[in-house]
Amino acid sequence: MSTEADDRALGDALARMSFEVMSRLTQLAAEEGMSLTQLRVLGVLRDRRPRMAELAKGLGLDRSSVTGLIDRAQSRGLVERVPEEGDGRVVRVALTAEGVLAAQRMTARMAELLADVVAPLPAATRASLRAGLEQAFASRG
Amino acid sequence: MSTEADDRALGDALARMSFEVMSRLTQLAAEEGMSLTQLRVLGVLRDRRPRMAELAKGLGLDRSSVTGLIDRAQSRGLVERVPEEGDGRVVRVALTAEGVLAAQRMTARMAELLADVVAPLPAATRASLRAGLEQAFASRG
DNA sequence: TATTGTTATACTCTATAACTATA
DNA sequence: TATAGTTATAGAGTATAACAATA
Repeated sequence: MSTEADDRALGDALARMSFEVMSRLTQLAAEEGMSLTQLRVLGVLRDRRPRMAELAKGLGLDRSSVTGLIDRAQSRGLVERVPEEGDGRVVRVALTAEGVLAAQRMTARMAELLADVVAPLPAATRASLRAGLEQAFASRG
Repeated sequence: MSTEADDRALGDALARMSFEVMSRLTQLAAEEGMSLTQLRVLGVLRDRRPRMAELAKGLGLDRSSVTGLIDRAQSRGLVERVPEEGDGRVVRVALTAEGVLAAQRMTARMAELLADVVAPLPAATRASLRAGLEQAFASRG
């Protein structure tokens, strides 16, 4: 039986966990002199090469915000702007070689940090947590 | 058996979920013309009346950042600064009557929004997810 | 001297509105 | 005209360093 109190307890637990995870990710990004948003950009670009507008949508930001974001990432040599052939208005964003390395580094560290977050749990609980999360967030990236 | 691949899958699922939750909470805060950080402040103050330094530590921010944060919340009439008797250096932060109402409003909406996030899951999965999260994040606030 | 909080400063992130170039 | 991206501008959030008041 699912009561309102249960729902609230679940919501509170979700919120607490999310703040903890965000805190870890922010810290990880900071270690590379980066913001959480820059970390997200690297994550998105690992396996995509989106237009500016697509990137903005994926991050839930205005296009104008992404302009500055990519300006700064580009200054650091992490990404490049690639003009689209066939439509002179379009700009695609891609990781540079250096950006690929940074993304790999962050991905590895991220797995560590987040595994650490749930390490105190017994293995069985970790397994059911993973199963639950994967069902709920499989393809919403 | 817990493998590295399992850990990574769990980490990825955690990160995806956290971004989804943060996105919802940011949206909720925005509906009240507030930032995610202001929402967190309200959440902390629901049942506490911390010193500036304690609040900073709880939020993981520098004291100087919290000065501006509380300045803005105070301008909106949500919080007040209360001088500490016995130690003229200390300032405590407390919700105003209006702040209490805002916090209650947000708490209710938050439960809705986050319940909505996990609504697609079968009840049994929700229950085990909640159990796992509560074990892991019971008192880390 | 040490602690608490604020101020000064600078940078990142973000949005809105106006603009340019291309279609 | 419509679309893609940028620029101009402004405000929030954040940190570091220096400061004032109090202990």
